[in-house]
Amino acid sequence: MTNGDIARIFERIALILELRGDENPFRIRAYERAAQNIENLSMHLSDVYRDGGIKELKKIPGIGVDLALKIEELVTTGKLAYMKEVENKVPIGLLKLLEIESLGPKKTKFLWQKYKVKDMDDLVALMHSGKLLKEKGWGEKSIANVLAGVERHGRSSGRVLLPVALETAEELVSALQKSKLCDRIEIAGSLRRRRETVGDIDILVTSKKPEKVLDFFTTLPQIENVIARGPTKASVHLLSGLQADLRVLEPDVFGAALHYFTGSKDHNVQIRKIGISKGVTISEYGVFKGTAKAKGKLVAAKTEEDVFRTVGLAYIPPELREDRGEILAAASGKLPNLIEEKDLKGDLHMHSTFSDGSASIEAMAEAAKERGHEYIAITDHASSMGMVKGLKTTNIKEFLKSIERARKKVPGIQILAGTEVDIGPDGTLYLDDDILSQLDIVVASVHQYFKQSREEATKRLVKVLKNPYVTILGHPTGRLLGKRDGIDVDMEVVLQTALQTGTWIELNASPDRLDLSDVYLKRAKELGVSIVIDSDSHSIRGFNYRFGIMTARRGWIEKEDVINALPWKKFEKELAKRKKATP
DNA sequence: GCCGTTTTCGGCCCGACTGTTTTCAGTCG
Repeated sequence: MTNGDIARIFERIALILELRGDENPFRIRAYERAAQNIENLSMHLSDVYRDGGIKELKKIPGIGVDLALKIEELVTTGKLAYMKEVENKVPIGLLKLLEIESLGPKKTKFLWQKYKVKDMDDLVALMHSGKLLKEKGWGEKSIANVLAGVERHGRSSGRVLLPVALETAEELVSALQKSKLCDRIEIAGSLRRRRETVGDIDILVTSKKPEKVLDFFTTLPQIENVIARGPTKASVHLLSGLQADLRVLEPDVFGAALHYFTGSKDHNVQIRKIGISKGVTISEYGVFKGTAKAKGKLVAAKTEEDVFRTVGLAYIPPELREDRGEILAAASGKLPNLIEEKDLKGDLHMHSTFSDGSASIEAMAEAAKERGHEYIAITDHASSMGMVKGLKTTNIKEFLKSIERARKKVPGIQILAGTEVDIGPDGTLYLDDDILSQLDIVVASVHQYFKQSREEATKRLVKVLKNPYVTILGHPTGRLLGKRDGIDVDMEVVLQTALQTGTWIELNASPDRLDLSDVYLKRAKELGVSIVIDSDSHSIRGFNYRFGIMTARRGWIEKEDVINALPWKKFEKELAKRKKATP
């Protein structure tokens, strides 16, 4: 029973309660909030419970006695009686209907109770039957919208990966820039917070000609259809399957709106609460004296800094606004100074033609030098998989000679000899210690056996970390975003072990990996585990750190936490310290 | 169902837009 499993169960309960409709809406929110907070947790709930029982569970925000007891039941029995109880009251197919655009809980409940709609097929049949037209609130357009929603639901999967969403959004921004109709253009929402996956694109602009901007936006060639269009706001479906919202704002309130629409929702709620305690109301239109009802004088709105200042907080970077402790940190002057791409001085994981890369060692070194790196490690694969060429016991001399040649041919950058060695199912490595001992950098990575139990997988990684020849644990979970879940592992144990053994943990910046993820990076930082941010480049164009840096920033990472942010001289000392620890 | 720098009870964010309807409920973010 993972945190994700438990979060999904709570989300499901929230949906069912919402469909029943006779519930206290705040109970529903409580389940949603609990689910969200559980997703943001770096510790496994089962471990929290094992070590501290109900008392520790209750320390998690959004978890009180009742939900703590439900978590206890889930981690000890794997089931939840309450879940079964509520599930029996609502047809399971109805939950899917809530995913359809324009169908919310009220309408779904009505269709279920009056017309016995239980699933998608029933829904479509009813929409086509014409029976609904006599019902209050159901006209031709409502029905057409539901049918369009069903069709859309069938062909798009909802959230898309950050790199895809960002590229699409930047295209829209660039089109708006070229129109010359806007004075200011900013991306907001989860995209600005750089979440791993993005549900839709939010763009905020200021303009002297709001009508013209909205005309321009709603007729862009990237657009499939317009969902809504008012005097200040438009929503559209893009051909790419994403939804995009554009809002035109007054320059005087741009900061308040940018803060509001950047979210996250939980962050905003917390900020608003502090506002209330200080006698101000905060909305997308600004910070006002007094309560929401008796709207008083506008005290701040122009910039986000102004908004934060009125609640006594320092400016919080968007990547941190997830209600994961950033507000407390801002109040006590303990916000991290987040890492930037320019801080990286080296890269310790990349491939050459010696294994599956497309460029020679020299070419990779030249490209890295061009990028401004002071040092790199060439870490070609060492794998038992037949089709992967690379380091073997038989060709280590040849590899070391190639590195030596490259050092002479490409001066001005330090080239380290390394490998990315496969981890066997029991934690033994594909290369023996006497081979590993001849290399400067050993990255050990999981490439096979993804379906192990958590116990097995944890034991496996602990053994790797305790191997004194391993410098770095590469892409620790092995996940491929949107394609494959990583291994199920007790990351708390892995990070604690890495701390003991001094092993560095990789944040693999490859856009389809971003592994470790933000939540675990934050935990690694808290513990004091050293992080390495690598490109895992397979070509001279592969030195892409953009999304890795975004992930690192979401994990509160500063340059002081990152080994390869050290300049060469200092890095060399750190590496020597690591080597000294080996027998 | 959670939570406490006015509270252990009484709050819990709120505005834009649509569709259908003459004043508003539902959805969405």
